[in-house]
Amino acid sequence: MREILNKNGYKVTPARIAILKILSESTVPLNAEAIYKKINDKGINEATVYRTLLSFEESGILKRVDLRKKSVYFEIATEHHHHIVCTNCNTIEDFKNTGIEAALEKIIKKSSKFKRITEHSIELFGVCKTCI
Amino acid sequence: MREILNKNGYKVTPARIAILKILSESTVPLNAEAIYKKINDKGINEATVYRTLLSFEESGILKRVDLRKKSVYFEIATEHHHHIVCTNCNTIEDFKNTGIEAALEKIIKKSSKFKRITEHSIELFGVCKTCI
DNA sequence: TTTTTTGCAAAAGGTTTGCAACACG
DNA sequence: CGTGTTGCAAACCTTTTGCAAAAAA
Repeated sequence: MREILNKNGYKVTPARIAILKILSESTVPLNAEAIYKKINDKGINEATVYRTLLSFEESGILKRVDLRKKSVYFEIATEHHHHIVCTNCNTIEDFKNTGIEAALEKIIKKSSKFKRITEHSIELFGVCKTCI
Repeated sequence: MREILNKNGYKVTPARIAILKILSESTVPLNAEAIYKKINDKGINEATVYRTLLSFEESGILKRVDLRKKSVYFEIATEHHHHIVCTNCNTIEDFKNTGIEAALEKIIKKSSKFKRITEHSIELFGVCKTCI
């Protein structure tokens, strides 16, 4: 925790520790509101949560996840992966790319305007087995 | 235009015609603000634009596109495709899936929680040749 | 005429910001 | 002690909503 902060030039503060802790203990991406609710007993302000998330994203500590929700979700930037989201209960399952990178190669070769893809967001949606 | 509206049980109104027209003439997805600006000389209200877009999406006339922007973008729901977005100038190039569907098949087979994927959103980001 | 649709204005929801007080190093 | 960080409250931006007036079928 402290290491991560130091390495990225951050001062170690209770808010930052708390936010990192929550996100690293979570198995699913979280939005600012969820994080805030879990730590506001520590007297940490909502604005601080938003500021910290944004800043951590810029540092590459966090990754933004598009879940077709109104608010923005974040997760610790670990190994590159994507998500399958249940449109009914919001359960999320991670998956690692299996051949998608190869498909992207083909796409970029066909592209007239782009030579290189720097990022991609692949989110799958379905109804999970429990909700069927 | 009128046909599309009738087929979906809509009354034909100037607002709906205008919104459909703009979106079908556009080569890129548009957000409510952009659409509104192009037709507010016709005295059409912003709230109407939002309401119409939402309703057209539910009818399947429009498709929502996730472009990592603050606002929501829409395009006419034609053939299934995805986008490559320039992170610098916002140029958008469409692409059709080339092997991605096959990759998705593999993923679903490995999934423990899901049996079927109903939707997927694949957006690629890069810097276009003009912006390099 | 009946039902839908729209304009208006207000409210909502999520996020950002200015500034002074505070705390880390 | 000095600079980076936070709390607070207000502002912001996009989107939604209630309601009465207007328009389509």
